[in-house]
Amino acid sequence: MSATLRDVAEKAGVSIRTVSNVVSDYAHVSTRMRERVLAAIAELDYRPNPIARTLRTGRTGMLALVVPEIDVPYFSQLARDVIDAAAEVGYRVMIDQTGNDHEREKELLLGENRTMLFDGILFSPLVTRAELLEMKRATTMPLALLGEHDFDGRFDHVAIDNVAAARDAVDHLLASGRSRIAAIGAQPDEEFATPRQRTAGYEAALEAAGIEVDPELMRPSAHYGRIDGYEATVELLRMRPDAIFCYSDLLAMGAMRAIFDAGLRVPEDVAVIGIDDIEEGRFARPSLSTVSLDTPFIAREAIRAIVARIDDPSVAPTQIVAPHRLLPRESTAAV
Amino acid sequence: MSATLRDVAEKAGVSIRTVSNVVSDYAHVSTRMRERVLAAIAELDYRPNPIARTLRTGRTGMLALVVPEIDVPYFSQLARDVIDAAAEVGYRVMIDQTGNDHEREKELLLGENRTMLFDGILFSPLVTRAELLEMKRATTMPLALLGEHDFDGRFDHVAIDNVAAARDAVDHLLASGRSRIAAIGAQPDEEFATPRQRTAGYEAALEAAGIEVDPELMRPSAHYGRIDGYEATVELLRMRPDAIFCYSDLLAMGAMRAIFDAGLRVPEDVAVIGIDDIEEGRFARPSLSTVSLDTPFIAREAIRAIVARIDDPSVAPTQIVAPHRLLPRESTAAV
DNA sequence: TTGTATGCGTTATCAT
DNA sequence: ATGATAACGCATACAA
Repeated sequence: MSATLRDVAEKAGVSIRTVSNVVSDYAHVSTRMRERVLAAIAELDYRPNPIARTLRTGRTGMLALVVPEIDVPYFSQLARDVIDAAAEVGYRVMIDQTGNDHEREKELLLGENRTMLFDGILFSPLVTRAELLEMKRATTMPLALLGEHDFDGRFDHVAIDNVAAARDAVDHLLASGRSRIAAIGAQPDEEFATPRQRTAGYEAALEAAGIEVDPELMRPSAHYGRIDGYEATVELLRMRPDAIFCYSDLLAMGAMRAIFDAGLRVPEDVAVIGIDDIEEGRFARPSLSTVSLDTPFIAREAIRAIVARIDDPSVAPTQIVAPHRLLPRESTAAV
Repeated sequence: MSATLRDVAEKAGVSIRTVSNVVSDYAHVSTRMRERVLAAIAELDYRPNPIARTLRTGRTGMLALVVPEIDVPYFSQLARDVIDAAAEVGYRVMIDQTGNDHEREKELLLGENRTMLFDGILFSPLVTRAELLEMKRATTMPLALLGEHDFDGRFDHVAIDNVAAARDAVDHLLASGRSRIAAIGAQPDEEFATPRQRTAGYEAALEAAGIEVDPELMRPSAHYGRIDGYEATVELLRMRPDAIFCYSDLLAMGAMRAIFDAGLRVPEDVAVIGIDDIEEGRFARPSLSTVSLDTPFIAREAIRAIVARIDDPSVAPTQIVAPHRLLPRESTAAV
């Protein structure tokens, strides 16, 4: 085993208390003592044991980040930003994947393996509102939501304005001359906030332009991967859309490939726009128009909120709207 | 605070020892006792405190996964597989990013914040061999390398055969009729195993085909992102290659975009092949030929090795070669 | 089969 | 400014 406080104390001929003071740079330590202790620490290669410290203080210095799938580009980018933002304030991050498994998601939050290992949880899930309330009841652990949900007032929460983001995307398609605008990503279950809000933005944009919403042009998709976008687009092309609004960039990447495979061109025959702004879209051919979500901002604010709550559980929950920005690129160029 | 063993013991009118036995399903507990204890546990909503347990047992149930950048698709996919493989044997995974910062990488492994928080470390870094040895000296923590290094014999290690993988890629380009084959990704520093091995495979393939290696066709690249592939390709096109072998799929994605921007076609004018098999390449246009690395296999074997070492630190290090497989797709089709 | 008591390494309280 | 010592919650050696 490695050296302990006691070992250092013996070696330096001081009390364990003094060593502890030095280690956690307590203010009132005489220079002579400090030097003696530091020498002993160096000699024994002493490292504080974070587990023991945690047992005593109740703080682990760790946060959990729960995402559906870490290898979805949006989430891996978010994770990167969260890990960086956390590191800046002295926290480390554990990542849990729910694998889009609803039960697993709930169990992760409510089950026993979650207990006390973390100082707080950052949740970026696809849960329903009802489930959120159940969680709130069941856990006293600091919990922040990041991503896209209805604001509730009971949680620290960083989200984008999904209705506006979707509307910006569709307005852009309209402005570039398209009118038969399809959508991929709606979900039958109204309880999921993100798709519902994006659908609302889509419909609002069409209605404002005096275009009737055609349910045939709206393809539901429970999962937001490339293959889902591909398959939905294959179906959709029979309806002869001149543009497709995808609820994620990954859906859009699949949609573009499906359009090419059908012998059509982007943007000449069908324009495509997504949401997320993953780097992949910038290098795609054509480059993918999208709505950029400020993940560093989201990460930073979420960390700020959760740390504030850890330090003082009684603070009022904050609800932050993260900025988004339309990024027109080649895939929606006017023809 | 939540309930402790002692609370449960009092409530059930038994000793703390008995409760502990029940919780960790010790064999010899009478049914009557167990029921009484279980009832008390349920009533108090008792959850074992993993921190206290850890202080006692020395096991945290956590592994650290160290990668350069979690949002690089190859690493996020690897992380996904590692998290899943770890979950299957009861471990959770913390992710640390070194951000390609060499100093940070070393500090993560050797610095004090690493201490005793994990039962083991999975390292997928771009470190040099000399640094690995230093690490070995400095840490007693179970450590497994995954990815691409020279086997050393001192470490548990799962790697692909990089020389063969690179050679398979270049052989494929040769077989499809290309002869001016460029390479992107070599690094000046010979200490880094992955680029060195891939360069060796590239050169071996050319030599076997009786083609002289032209240093002008080899573009070094320290970083393996899309933008790096793009920039390298812009330079490279002046040399009129008819194929480019990229040391990563991300480099290849950037290369393809640069070729299009130069008004050339893939694969007609320039064929492109990468290594990694990220999903992005399957949906790209043209789809990206690549060498697939079996990340689930890598993850599974790495977890197996590290768990074995945690359970018995004296076991001999295992060195596993993970399979790779050439995946010819559109970007290298014969013309 | 169950109870008692000790220690894991730290922080923090109470002295001095 | 520093020393002695009591927790933190659990697992386990030792007793019964």
